[in-house]
Amino acid sequence: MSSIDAGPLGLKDIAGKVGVSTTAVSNVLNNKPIRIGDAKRRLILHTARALHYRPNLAACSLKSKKARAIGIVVPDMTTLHYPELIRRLEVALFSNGYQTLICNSQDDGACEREHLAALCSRFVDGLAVVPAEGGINAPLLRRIANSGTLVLCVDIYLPKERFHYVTTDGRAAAREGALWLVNAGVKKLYYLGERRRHPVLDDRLGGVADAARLDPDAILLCPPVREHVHERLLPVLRRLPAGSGIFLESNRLLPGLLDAARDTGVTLPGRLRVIGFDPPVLTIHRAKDFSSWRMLTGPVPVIRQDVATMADHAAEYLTVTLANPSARFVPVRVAAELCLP
Amino acid sequence: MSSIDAGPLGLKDIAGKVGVSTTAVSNVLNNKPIRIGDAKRRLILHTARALHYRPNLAACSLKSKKARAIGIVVPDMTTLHYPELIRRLEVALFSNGYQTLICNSQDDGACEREHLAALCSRFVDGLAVVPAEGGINAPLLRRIANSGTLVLCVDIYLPKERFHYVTTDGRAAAREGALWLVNAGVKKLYYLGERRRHPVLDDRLGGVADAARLDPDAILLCPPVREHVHERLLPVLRRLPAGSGIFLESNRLLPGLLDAARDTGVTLPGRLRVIGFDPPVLTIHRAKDFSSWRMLTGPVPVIRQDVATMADHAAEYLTVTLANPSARFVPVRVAAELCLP
DNA sequence: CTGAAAGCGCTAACAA
DNA sequence: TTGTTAGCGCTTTCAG
Repeated sequence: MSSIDAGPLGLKDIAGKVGVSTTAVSNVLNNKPIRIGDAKRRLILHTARALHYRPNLAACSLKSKKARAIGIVVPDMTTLHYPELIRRLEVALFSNGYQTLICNSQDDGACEREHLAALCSRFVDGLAVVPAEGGINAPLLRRIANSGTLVLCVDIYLPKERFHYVTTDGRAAAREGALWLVNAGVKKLYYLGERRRHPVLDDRLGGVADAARLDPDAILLCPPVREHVHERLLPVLRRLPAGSGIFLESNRLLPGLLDAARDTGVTLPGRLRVIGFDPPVLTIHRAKDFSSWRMLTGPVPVIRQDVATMADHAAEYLTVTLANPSARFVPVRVAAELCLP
Repeated sequence: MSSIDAGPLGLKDIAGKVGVSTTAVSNVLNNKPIRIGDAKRRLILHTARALHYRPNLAACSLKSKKARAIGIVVPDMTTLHYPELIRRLEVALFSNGYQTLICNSQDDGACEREHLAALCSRFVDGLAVVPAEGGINAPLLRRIANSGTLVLCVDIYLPKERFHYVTTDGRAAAREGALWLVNAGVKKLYYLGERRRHPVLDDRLGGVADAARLDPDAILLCPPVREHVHERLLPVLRRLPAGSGIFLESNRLLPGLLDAARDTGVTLPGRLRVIGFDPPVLTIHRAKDFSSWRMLTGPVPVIRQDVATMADHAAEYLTVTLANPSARFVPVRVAAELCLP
């Protein structure tokens, strides 16, 4: 019998039914500290519930310039650890009364700008952004922040900018990972990363360099595309010193590595120890893929970013700061987990 | 020098600058077919752009009861083919001027109700829903649809309900998959599925039964949890007839199957042919996992739902119907792709 | 052709 | 303690 929608009933419908003013109803429903007859208060609450009253959020936003909504902007919600991160954020925010507008910037500055503009049009209260192209829109984000919208950088941080951020302590994690390789007996260490750099990726590179000698010729950069990785690594794997190890900036580089391993007969982790960030994605239906995966002859440690904690921090920062703008937070670098066999 | 936000400027700011009424500006910006001096029109357009005018969507919604937003509700945006489906939907909708509110119902009716209510509060123009608990909230969805919000079922359909839907032709795909097993020489066919049934899953079961003999004792149902699957399958794999094959309702059942295979020494696809729906997720860092994966000795065909086409259909249905409510669409069952080696 | 004015549902300042 | 009222920014009649 419930009827959540039935001809969008409004504040004044309740007011009418109960016999009070809309103000009274508004005050009660928002439990403002305004004294009102306890009987009436109860009655209002009751009828509102019975009628399944739902405030018209458009009207609320118009009046208050707050939308009870948060925009999330990521390059691609299907990659890396983003799906899990976003899901946790959504759940946490919703339980705090915020709805979530999720946007894919495709890691493209112009696209990100459009999304940001649209979100501002909607008066989102806050933004959780993984800035595209390593922060190309920082000036815009700064303006948005100045205009009163809370801006939080997630996953990535922008040095020299004053945005609050929640990220992984990538340097420490990379150091730990590299150390693991060294302790496993690796003498010659390679680093495979993306060509396009930004601080978070440089942290990883830096962390590895902290822990082990990294010859300049052992730093291999290329676009994170399977074929490119494959090609890039072939010559390296062909003349692989004994006791080699490779650090993957992200495990989305793994398929290409395995392709090259297949073509050169290098088994992992037997002949080449390996460790990398983020959940690897393996498909099992293509014979070609399969023959690559077969080069994996044992478990491979993975550096798993702690998305749960990151999402918690992000949600807490947003909700608490929005409720109480004078709250102070310090940027967060969450420790990653080294998943060993 | 752009300033997308600077003290939310409004229609009247432009009107003031140009020296016309807000009406004129509004009409021009929405290119209403209202005749207006061509010089003024140009000037208005120009200043609006120069000032980076953005309409206040809250005000628009309030007036029009339309939000230029679509709600997407899925059980869990990280599982199965949902990440890709949602991403494509988001991209397609945004390019049509709609923003996207993504919600995780956690496959829980009460949670879904909350999300739906919140979305309605916001006057979303349409909903793309993967109904939780197999459609427990159908009555609510019906009411929402009656109240004028476009409701589309995605992935799942609800028989007896009149919602438009976009789904996979699961019956045909399952039939094809089962046929493939039969042609590969499978004599004894097993079906492994979830305990909780709904039409989409029953279609898959039906499709398999269409193509091959499926003894009642060969239909294995259990919760889609790795440990349960493991346990459920142990006795079966222990006494596995020669020429066996197993159809997985979803490849998220695969890890459990492989665990059981490891414990019983059954190799796949050597001793047990296998095929299943949806992208499998394999982790590689746990020794335990790894020993399970090692039971996979060759590529395994996968039934890949065509999320691109589904998303296209869904986005088209929503945008076209919203633009032109008299448009007529027929529910869609998209063919899945059998990914063979 | 163009502009003034009403009002969407809600909140907050002000009267009573 | 309560009710009346004036907008929030926009669209949309309806006069001019």
